[in-house]
Amino acid sequence: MSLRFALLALLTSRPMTGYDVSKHFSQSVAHVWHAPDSQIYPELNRMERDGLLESAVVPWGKKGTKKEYAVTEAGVQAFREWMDSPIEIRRQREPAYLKAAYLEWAEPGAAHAELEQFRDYWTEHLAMLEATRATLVDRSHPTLARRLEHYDASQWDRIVRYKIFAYDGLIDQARAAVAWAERGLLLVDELEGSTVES
Amino acid sequence: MSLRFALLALLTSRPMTGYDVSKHFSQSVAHVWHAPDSQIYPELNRMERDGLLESAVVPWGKKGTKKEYAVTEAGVQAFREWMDSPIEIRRQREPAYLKAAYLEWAEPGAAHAELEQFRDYWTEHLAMLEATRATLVDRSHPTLARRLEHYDASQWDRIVRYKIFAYDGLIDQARAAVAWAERGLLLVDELEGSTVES
DNA sequence: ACAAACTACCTATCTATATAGTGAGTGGCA
DNA sequence: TGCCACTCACTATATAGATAGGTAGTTTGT
Repeated sequence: MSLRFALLALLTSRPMTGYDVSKHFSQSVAHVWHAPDSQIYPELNRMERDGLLESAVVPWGKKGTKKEYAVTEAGVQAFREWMDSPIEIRRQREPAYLKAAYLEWAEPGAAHAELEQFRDYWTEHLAMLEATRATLVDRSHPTLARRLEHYDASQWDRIVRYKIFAYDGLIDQARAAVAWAERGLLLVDELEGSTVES
Repeated sequence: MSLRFALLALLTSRPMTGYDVSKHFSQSVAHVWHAPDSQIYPELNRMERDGLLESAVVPWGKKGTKKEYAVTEAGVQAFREWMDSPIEIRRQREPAYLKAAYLEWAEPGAAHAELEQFRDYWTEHLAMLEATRATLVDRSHPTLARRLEHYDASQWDRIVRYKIFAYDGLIDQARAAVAWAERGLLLVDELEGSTVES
């Protein structure tokens, strides 16, 4: 059910078309909640049906039209209620850690390659998170900038610091993942090193 | 698809009935891959159908019977292949971080309560992971003990160290989560503290 | 004038996961 | 003898999510 609230969160910054949502999503909310557009469009429809959003048909070019969604008062209300409700705890479900626990079954070369791939993914992801964090700190992040327009300047610091706090958590996790993978590579080298040579 | 491999991983330690699997699962593999029994039973059936497991009907009491599953050669093969294939990367999907990013929408009291709940969950989870890690270190973990029986003593250290490595990763993540929640509580106090008093 | 790339908005299908409930047999103990 | 907790093995239903494809209009570059 969090997708619905991720979309509400994004749409509180400004009204958007489904296409805008799916584009902006990947640069902001998707860092905490990923979703493909095939999930976004139907969910926007359902949210409109449920009264959380209202849409306006906007002309686009000569013949084309597009549908712009805006959060309704009921939508704001639902978002606030969700914000005040207890966090759902996610069950652990991590293929990488599952594999790590049974690495004695892997070919030494494969184990090494997998840990490298994992480390590289998280290194890249970490760089992206840090870059995004920087755009929050200097307030150049486009969605954030639009969001702040609705608020009094006295509130800006508060809003920005919560966003940075969220990214700090993600960055910590990414750093932990990279460090773990690196320790894993050393471990594989130590335990399988001689096997590789033989 | 990882559930299938989590089950194979568990069943390589010894043959088990579906009930055994669902019990032992929660004390070992579930730390890296959670699944309820309503997913386990049907998956065991499908795995038997696909030739990864074979079952023997074992008498139980006077009239009762139970079905014991053992990994087949094809099952071992499939597990090895999975171990040597690239890790699937999980998309970020964390309600806690999603909420954290929009904490300006929450009631100060609610924000505080949610972070406390999150911290407490992870503190408890961390304690459980550390306790489990200790049973791996001293090799008293029942599933591990059964698993080691299939191997030459020269292999034991290697097998145990991979398991510990996996738990170390989980422990790092749990510690990062606790530390992050604690920083969040300080942040909420700082930013909303005056609002609470007024 | 035409192609390519982009905007816009989906649909279809399959599998995974969550949540809840069912029902029969067993072993112990009061 | 009756009850209860536990063992065993599911089923049923609904939603979430992954993956792939489709169609029509628009803008931009050559």
